[in-house]
Amino acid sequence: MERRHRVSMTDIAREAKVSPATVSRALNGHPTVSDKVRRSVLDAAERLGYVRNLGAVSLASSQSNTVGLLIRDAGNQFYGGLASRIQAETDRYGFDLLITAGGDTLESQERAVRNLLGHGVGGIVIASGRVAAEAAEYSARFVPSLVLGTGLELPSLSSVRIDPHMEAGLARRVVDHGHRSIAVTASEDPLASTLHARTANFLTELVVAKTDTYIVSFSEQGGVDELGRQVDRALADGVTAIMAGSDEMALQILEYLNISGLRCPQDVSVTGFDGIGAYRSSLLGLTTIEQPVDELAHAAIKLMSRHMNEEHAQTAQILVPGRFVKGRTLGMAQTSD
Amino acid sequence: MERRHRVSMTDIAREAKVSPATVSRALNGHPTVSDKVRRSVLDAAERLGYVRNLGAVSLASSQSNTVGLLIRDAGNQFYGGLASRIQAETDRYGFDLLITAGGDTLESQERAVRNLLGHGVGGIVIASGRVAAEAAEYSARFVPSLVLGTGLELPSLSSVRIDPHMEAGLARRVVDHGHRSIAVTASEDPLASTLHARTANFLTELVVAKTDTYIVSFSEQGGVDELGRQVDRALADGVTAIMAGSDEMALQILEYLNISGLRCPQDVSVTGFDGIGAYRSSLLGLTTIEQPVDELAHAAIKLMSRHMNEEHAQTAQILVPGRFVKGRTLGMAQTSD
DNA sequence: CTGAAAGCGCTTACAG
DNA sequence: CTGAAAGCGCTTACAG
Repeated sequence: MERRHRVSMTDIAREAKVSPATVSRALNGHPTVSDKVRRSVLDAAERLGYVRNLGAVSLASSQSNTVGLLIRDAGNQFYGGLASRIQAETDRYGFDLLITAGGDTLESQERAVRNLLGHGVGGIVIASGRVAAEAAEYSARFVPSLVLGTGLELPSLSSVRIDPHMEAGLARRVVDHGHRSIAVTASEDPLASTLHARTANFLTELVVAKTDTYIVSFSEQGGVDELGRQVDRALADGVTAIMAGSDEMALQILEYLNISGLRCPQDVSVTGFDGIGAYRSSLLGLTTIEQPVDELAHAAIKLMSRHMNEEHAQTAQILVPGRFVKGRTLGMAQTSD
Repeated sequence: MERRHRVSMTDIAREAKVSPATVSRALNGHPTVSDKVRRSVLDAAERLGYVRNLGAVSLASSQSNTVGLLIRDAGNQFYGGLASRIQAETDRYGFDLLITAGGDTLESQERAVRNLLGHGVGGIVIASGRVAAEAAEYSARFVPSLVLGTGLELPSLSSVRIDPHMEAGLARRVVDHGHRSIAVTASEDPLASTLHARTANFLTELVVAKTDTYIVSFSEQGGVDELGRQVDRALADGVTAIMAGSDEMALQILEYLNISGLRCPQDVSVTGFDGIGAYRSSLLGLTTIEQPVDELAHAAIKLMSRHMNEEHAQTAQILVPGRFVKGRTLGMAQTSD
């Protein structure tokens, strides 16, 4: 248990009676090393409890086998789940993965990118609903970078996300249930690019369908009271369905309705987005879209692998379909007229 | 957007017309640098888009300002939330944070530790319900290490977790509701040390209270069918309450009861554990214990800071109280006799 | 207050 | 197949 002098390649070289260069080659599986030597080097490394200094490796080789993942908040089910799947994919590809949380401001995001870069990552995946475009572009100045699961549109960067047709399709379903006055949530945070894109996609479809639209704006600070006021006002104006930008928001709305004695979907329909974890529970019965987390992670790392290996890989915008989750919170509009 | 030659301290030195040594000192806020020189160095660094190579830093200084966090799975609300709070705390302390996911096997966990170590972290926080003690001890051989939010007991390592009295207290409440035949979930995964400890704590209290106890064993693979069989058997044997090791398990049980037409708590009571995120929703109404995520993260980083700064800081076992969440899934036992 | 030099742990042409 | 040597980007006594 006592903390020893960190063992280096030199120690192994001494132990195995070869040169440091040979140790390096043996450890890296270089083919020109004789089996006998390789064996004894590996033995010595094991015996001494050797841990490779990755910083020194990337310093000396000026290339890196590790990819960095920038997420805003692992506490968010969607991004947490994404991180978890990304880890599985990088494992498959033999990459090391370093994760860091980006925070909510441009400054803290650039700090996070610098942190990753400073640890010598060879590529960065940015998975955060609230990225400043500047942070992504900053990252791209140094290593192949890719934006994942986000509404952010940057023609110069590769991106992987759910097909926006899913959002349009959800809106169409709401319309098809007879709703003609529909509220959409909107975030007040200017950095919440994913939510903004979602809101815009919902609205576009609703406007095309010639329905009345209504905005319920969400502020992080507002709390339940502010949310309640907004919902009340919307209902008073005749809204019969609310499309939330995320399951989390949808759940907050459902809780408020419940407290107020309003029934869902009889009095008002509610839809969510993400369809992950507990929000998927049949007990909640939320009508929502399930994000294709596995496919998103898979496509992202596949693409990243290409970017890291080919000098001038084409940037690509990949769209992955999601899945509609029926639930019980979307019902037919009551024809009160 | 084009990827340039990575700028180094030498480049800054040339630009600012000073020596690399001075650049280093200026960047590190060394007091012996004249204001004028410092200014021009900082300017040059900014202008050139300098990113410090942290690997080289820790290589040269053989000390590190970054702490590593090993979590099993960011997709798990509890650990995801913990990661998110840990980030906030390390930010406060001025540490950099590197996160990596450990996986489920001893081998992948040691790999994760080596990855962190290889990137030169100065300390490691292990937050995973399924740690092999060996992985934690391996980590402790190299840097100050600390186990967080876990049932794992290692006298040689510092640890921070929820006070086990919370588990006992929950069991006592169930008993106080008149239940005399109570099932407890148990995981079949030998590495699930947190769940095992929880199960043991529940059982101890139940046995002390002289109730009949019953085990519902949970396997990752079993699926709903297997779970249903187990629950049915327990109920047939007269069980009137089920204490789940986590909210996630509790929710699965509730879903099964719902499908089977059984009411909770009228037919059977169910309790959870963790009380995080969507599981806390009043719509679910789960009776559970809320883990003190903020306090856990705070205590962990405070302790880690001490371990990293003082040569021989005392190892400590810190217990943080949680909070009982009343919910609606725990009711009085029906006196059918 | 500043610089020249050695060294941290590695890799990689270059010889042999 | 193996070794000696230079160098990656930094820090830090040691001189001045």
